[in-house]
Amino acid sequence: MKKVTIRDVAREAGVSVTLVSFVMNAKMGKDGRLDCPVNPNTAARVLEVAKRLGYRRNNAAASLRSGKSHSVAVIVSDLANPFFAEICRNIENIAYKDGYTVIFASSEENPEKLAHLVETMVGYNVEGLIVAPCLGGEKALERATNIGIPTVLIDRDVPGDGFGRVLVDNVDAGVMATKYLFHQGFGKIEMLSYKLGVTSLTDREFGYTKAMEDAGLKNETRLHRIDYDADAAKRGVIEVFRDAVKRGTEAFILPTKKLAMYSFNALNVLGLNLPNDFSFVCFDESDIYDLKKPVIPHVVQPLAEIAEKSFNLLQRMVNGEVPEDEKTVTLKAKLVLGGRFGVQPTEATF
Amino acid sequence: MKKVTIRDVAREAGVSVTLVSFVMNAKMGKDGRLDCPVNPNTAARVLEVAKRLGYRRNNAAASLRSGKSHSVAVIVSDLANPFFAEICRNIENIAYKDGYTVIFASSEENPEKLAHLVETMVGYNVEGLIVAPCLGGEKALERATNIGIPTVLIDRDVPGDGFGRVLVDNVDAGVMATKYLFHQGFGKIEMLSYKLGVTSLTDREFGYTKAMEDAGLKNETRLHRIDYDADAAKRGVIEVFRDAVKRGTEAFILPTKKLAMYSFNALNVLGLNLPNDFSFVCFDESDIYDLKKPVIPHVVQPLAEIAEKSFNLLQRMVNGEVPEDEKTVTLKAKLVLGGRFGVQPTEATF
DNA sequence: TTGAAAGCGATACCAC
DNA sequence: GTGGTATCGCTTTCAA
Repeated sequence: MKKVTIRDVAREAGVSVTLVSFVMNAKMGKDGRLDCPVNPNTAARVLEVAKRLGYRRNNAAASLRSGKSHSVAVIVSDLANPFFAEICRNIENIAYKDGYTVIFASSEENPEKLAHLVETMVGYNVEGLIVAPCLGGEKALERATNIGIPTVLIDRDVPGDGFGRVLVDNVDAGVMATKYLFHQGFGKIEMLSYKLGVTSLTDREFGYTKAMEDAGLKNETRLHRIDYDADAAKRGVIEVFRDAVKRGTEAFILPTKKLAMYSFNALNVLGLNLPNDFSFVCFDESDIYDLKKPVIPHVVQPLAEIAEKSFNLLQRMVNGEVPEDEKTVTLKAKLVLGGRFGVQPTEATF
Repeated sequence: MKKVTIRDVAREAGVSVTLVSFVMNAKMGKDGRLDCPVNPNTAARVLEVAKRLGYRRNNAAASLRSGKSHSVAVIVSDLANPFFAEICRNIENIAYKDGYTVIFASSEENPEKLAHLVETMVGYNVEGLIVAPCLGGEKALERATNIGIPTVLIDRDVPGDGFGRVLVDNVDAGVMATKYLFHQGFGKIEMLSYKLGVTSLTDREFGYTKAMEDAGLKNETRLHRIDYDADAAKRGVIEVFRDAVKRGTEAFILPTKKLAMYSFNALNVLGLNLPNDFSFVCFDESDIYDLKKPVIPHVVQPLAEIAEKSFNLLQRMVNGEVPEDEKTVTLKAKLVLGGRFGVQPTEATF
């Protein structure tokens, strides 16, 4: 109930506060011994007393004095988005093993909220930031860098010098989806996309058109850019599918989960079904992809790897130097296939 | 780059640190004036200087001195579980508006990790805890309460005195699902469940059996408890459906999302389909539920409300008293229906 | 309205 | 190995 301080422990153990501090911060050496300049017997006594008294370090005090907070902040656009949630969970996990605490927050795609969050996090003395920036967020992030807080960008890129980056190669993802369909024997492949101009999408589009071109299928290339607005999109997708039947289209690439949902809806409406009328390659994760066996092929990003690389990169930026040419990490997306005959779906690259 | 302290601001503005502290902590009155015992002119000058120098409060110092951290911790079993992710996002949002910082963590259903996390959070001087406890987690949570850290339980209950609780009425949810099917004209209703003995499930089971009994359908009541192991469950569910066809079953209640997934799989395998062969009432959220129009009826928990109530309850526990009889909040689940004719699905209660 | 000064609890630096 | 003590930056009496 009452708070036990380092002083109480020192008095009770008959040693100085310095000793107690040493002991409490000592890490285990590989031999199981504490690696600190303290007599093992003294250390043991201190440990015993600390435990008996129920001592717990006051991190605020430690942080104030040492200037280190042992915490990092992760700011994504939406914590509830499964994509980000999974990354967050992994980052939290890795950080936890390292004795770090993570503070999460959602910017809600709002640059002002992002700016405010950065201020808040700075106020908490976080040692670094991992951010999935929203449009127009570069100002806020530059501020963090200027203050001297290392920042790692994930998922999306914004211009700026000091940032670390862990990004996924979306051009390659687009190429991969297309090539997979070639391997299945399809040539009449189309892509649905948005009018939006975000790089993750345009990169996937570019991958698709490039792969088609390289395969000599430039004339078959059909990239449909529909409205982002949900209702308009839904209608637009239905139109595309209606025409696609007449056109003899064999396969579609659906570069976001939502586009895939609209497409399933369109199939429903038009009385079409998946293996018979078209083949799909989707993106991200959905229960629907997993429903069929084999699963509907879908491109996933390496979430655990994004988490791991971004935290590691941040750590290295925090203590000491990361050479400029190692500040950007590019990861490859994977294609999930299979899951028939009792075998789990597996990841592949093309 | 260099850190600006309250002292620097005081010196530059020609006032004492006390004044600066007052000004920096003043809240806006409703008239737009700062409500602190400081001359408005002085205050304005201080504000101006603070801004010019780029002053930011050192929260570690403030927290050390005042004993308040303006932060709470949320510990769930898995941050990436959409159910928890959504709750977390909402809590973070509410807390943020209140000037609070939230630290999230996953216990991974591991009581030891939970205990460790509680220690960590305590070390961070969090003012309170919101926890979805794992089995065997009560020890760790009692510790928090003993130390004097208010704790609110969500989603699952564990025994213990001091806790606040925000729980969902799962018996009612089971009743509601059953009654809805009555309204649709079905009487031969069965439920799939696990052998597991967690209260959220057993409560739903109880609601189902009770509703059936009350309707004089005791003889039609069929509660299938299958193995929790994924492979066994998958096979078990297929068996149930195969027999159900012979039996003339009209509807199924599927009290978890996973059971719903197994059921969809079984339909696939057996060549059955949803409106024709059976009716379903599912639980939680899935893309699959939304695919059909009208959507597959599903019972959802009021996630935003759980977030709001739990944070509010915690706040009230932190400052001052919450009468013992207000320490438990029970919320009602809702049934999601509709979504046809261009109308969005809506929530209903039965 | 304003200011001086006493800590909050740990770490870091220096002596021994 | 061990101990004394000056901070870290802020809030909070208490006086003026």
